[in-house]
This record gives sequence, structure tokens and C-alpha cells, in this order.
Amino acid sequence: MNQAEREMLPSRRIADALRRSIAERTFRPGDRLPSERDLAARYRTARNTAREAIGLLQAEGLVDVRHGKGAFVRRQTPMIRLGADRYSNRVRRETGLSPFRAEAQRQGKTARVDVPEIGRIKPPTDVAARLNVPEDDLSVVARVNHYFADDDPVQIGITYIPWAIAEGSVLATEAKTGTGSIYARFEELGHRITRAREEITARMPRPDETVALAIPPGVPVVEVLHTGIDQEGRAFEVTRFVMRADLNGLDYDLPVED
Amino acid sequence: MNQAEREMLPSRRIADALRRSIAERTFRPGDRLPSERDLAARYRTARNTAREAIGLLQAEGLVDVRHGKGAFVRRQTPMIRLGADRYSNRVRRETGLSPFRAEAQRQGKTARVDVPEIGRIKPPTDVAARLNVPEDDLSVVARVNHYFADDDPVQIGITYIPWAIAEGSVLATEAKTGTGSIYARFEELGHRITRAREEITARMPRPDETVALAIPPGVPVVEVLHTGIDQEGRAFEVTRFVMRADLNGLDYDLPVED
DNA sequence: TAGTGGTCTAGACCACCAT
DNA sequence: TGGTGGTCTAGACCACTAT
Repeated sequence: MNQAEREMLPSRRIADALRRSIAERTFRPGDRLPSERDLAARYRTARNTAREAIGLLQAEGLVDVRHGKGAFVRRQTPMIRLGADRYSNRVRRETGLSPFRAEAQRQGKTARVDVPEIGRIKPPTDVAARLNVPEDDLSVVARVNHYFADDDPVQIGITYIPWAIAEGSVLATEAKTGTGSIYARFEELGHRITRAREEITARMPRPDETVALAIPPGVPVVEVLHTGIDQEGRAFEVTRFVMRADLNGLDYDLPVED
Repeated sequence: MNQAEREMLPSRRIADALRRSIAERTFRPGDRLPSERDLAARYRTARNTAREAIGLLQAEGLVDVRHGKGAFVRRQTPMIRLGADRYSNRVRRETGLSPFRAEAQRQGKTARVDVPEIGRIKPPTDVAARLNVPEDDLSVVARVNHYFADDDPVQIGITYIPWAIAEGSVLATEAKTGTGSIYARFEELGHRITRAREEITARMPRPDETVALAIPPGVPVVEVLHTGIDQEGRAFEVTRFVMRADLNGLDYDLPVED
């Protein structure tokens, strides 16, 4: 079957027609598409075939399907832009806010951070390598953070701290780390962040992430493995962020060596 | 219908069982899953129901389905890691290679770059804003690049250059820009890259990108809007990269201001 | 209540792949 | 050739939403 014939498949034809209508703004963001039964009648196909067409658009992230209501052209939501300066010690001192809260405030959103879990665990392999700790039981403290903007879940972050650093401090036990974000506590423990390494990938969410972040079909996640490095070049914390790709972006400003 | 009942849906039950088998390495990367007809018989469902289950795993990026052969657990392929130092003028001078070629070489892959299209056009809105040029006809030159590693397409890049800068140089007309990458040509024109801004998002590919990059279902793309800034703080080029998220990652090393 | 999507059945025929 | 996935049909019943 060649390209032209593939185009003739009823499900593709319907999907292509709808996609074109969306691109040409015949259907605009927020508009409802014709119902599956309407499309089936109009194209003289079985309902499943029309349904398949809408499924294609859904997987592309073009439409949102709502049970009992219909399929709607997805609105592009304003993004949270996590800037390269979000770890700035100056910004932290001046605002007393953590990176996420500072960013949310800048965009007029209400930030909320839940810490559903803190515990001493065995680190994942990639984390252990970056922290230079053994991949042993209990060598790190893991702090799970759920980030909300205007009560919508937008990010998950798991911060891993070597037990040797966290032991005895609020980092090991308390959900609330006080003013100035968690980096103020690290500074009190002798670790001032001077460099960060960020390794970025994207992928489709796992089922548990789909639930935790309420991710609709057709939306990937961005995963950032962040390593905080102190004034002596030591890695003192690693955080794995998982973000809804439709609600978050990253913004880096890089000096280029000559 | 509550959570427990949803788990009882035949298609979910099959998908969950397969997902668990993959996680427990009963089925390992590269292994073939049971055929749709096998699954349907084993779970006493219609074939379409078993097919639906495999479709869920495919959308999650867990399996690759090959027509006439079966569904296979996806292998995680080694990634191209685009480092923060990839625009380094020193690296360019020392190796005579463009960022992509240098990166590919470092990982033992054969790089190829096609330039299927060069032309003077009206810039997209976001590009015009970053280059400080009017959103007018013909205000920029667009250079399309297709990047291959070992003959597999892994990235697309469209570089936009203000006509005022490109006019009269090879940048405006020639696919091959000579040794030292395109940044050597910019330097000859008086623009040495000293800073770069990179704005990162992820999303599902558009149909044309799916074709150009041969992207399998369940794999998102990473989009990087890169702005090159010269010694006088002027933006002299913008490149929009679109990368297969399963074959590419980004790696930044950031100084943190005190 | 009527209209919408969500899931499933039990077939059918086609295209691709290996033997 | 037989087994695999790809697509489609023509129904059915359920769950959600609005009126």
C-alpha cells in the first residue's frame, strides 16, 4: 500500500480533514468537533472508524476528549518557564522564595508545594553515580515534592541528599524547610550552590505519572536530572524533575567559551 | 466507574499484565510479546480488545509494533547528548567540526548533514521577535538542516539569519558552509558567538515530522529554540531544532550567580 | 431524557513477513 | 503457505453530561 492509498483510508481521511480544519481555524481552540456518530454518518463509515480518527488527533495532542461532552480543540496554555537563573542565590536571598515559587509568582500564579514523602532509601543508579555515594541501602534521603500552580499539578521533583549531609538537619525529616528555599539550608550546612548540571530528556509518562500529574493523552513529560554543585566542586544534591510538557518549558542563557 | 473497576476492564487488564511482565523482565528488550490472537484467546476476549491493550503500551513508548512480525519490547537506544559546550569556539577551532558532527564523533557515530532547502522567507513570529527583524516578507534566510547519525535521521534544524547579515555570503545560498561549521562564517562576518539562549519544550510530533524523522508511535520530540548572541549582545541567528526524544538529550552546565 | 464518549464482540479482508 | 499486524463493519451496552 503506497502513500496515496494510505491517504484514502477512511480513518486517515477523516483525521486529515479535521486536522486541516483545525489548522485553518475552521475549528478554533476550545471548539467542539462533530460527534463520532456525526462523522461516521457524514463519511459513511462505522462509528469505530470515526472514533479511530479522533484517537489519532488525540495522540498528537491536538484535541481533548471529554466523556459525555465531545472532542475539543486543545487550547495552548501559558507555560511556566523555568529560567536558567532560577537557582540564583541573590534571587533567593532577596525574595526568600524557592525557584518554583519565585517563578510562579513572576507569572501571577499561586504556587503550592506538597511534600508527601521523606525517607532514607537506596538511591537509583544514575543518582548514586552523580552524588558519588554507594548504591547501598539508606545512603541517601529522598524528598518527594509535588508542585502545583493555581492548584493544578505541574511538576514532581524527587530530591536526593547524601545521608552524610542531611543527617541531623531538617532536610532529613521535615517537610517544611523554612524561608529561602532548601538551598538556604544547604548553605547553612556548608554547601553553597555555585554550579548546576542539568540533563534533559523527554518521554511519554508512566501510568503513575499520568495519574499524579493528571496528564491528558498526547502530552509527554520533560525529565530533568539536576545536580547541585557547591563551592568546592562537590555534588551535594540531585533532583529528578518530571514536568508536564504542555505546562512547562526550560529557558537557558549560556555563556559560550571563546 | 471507580479505579478498581477500571482495572477490571479486559483491555486494561491485558495491558497491565504485559506492562508488569516487561517491568519484571519476563519480557526483555527486543523480545516479542504474544500475538494479538494469542492474547485474545488467553484472555477470552475479541482480538480488537487484545489489540487495544497493545496499543496502550505502544502509546506509552514501551513497545514497537512491526507489521507482519509482532510487538517487541522497545530497546533503549544510546542517546546523543548535546552538551552545553557544543558551541565552544575553542572546540570548533580545534576540531574544525560543527557542534553536531563533534558530538557524533565523540560517540563513535557517523554524522551526515543534508541541507535540502535554503531560501529567503518571512520569519515565524517567535523567530522575528528574537532576531529583532520585521515579520515581513524576505527579512530572513532560512537554512533547513537534516541531521543523521549512522544514517538514521535524529534531528531537524532550521536556522534563520537576518538578510542584512547573510546577504552576499555563502550563508544565503550555499549548502556547504566550509570548515569550522557555520559559526566560522558568522565570525568572518563580524559576529562571534559569546552567549546562547535556549528555550526548550517537548510535544508530540506533527505528521510531517513523524515522516521526516521516522518517529515511531509513543515517542515525543524535543524542540529547542536556540538564539546565538554575538560579542555586542546582538542576536545574529536563531535555530529551531526538533529532535527525536528517544535519541537525543541535552546536557547543560550552568554557573549559578551568587 | 437524549446525546455524548468508552468499551467490547465476532466477524471480515488486506498487507507484510518468514519459510 | 501460515502467521502476523492493519483496518473496517455493524452492531451492543455502559457511563457521563446536560437539560
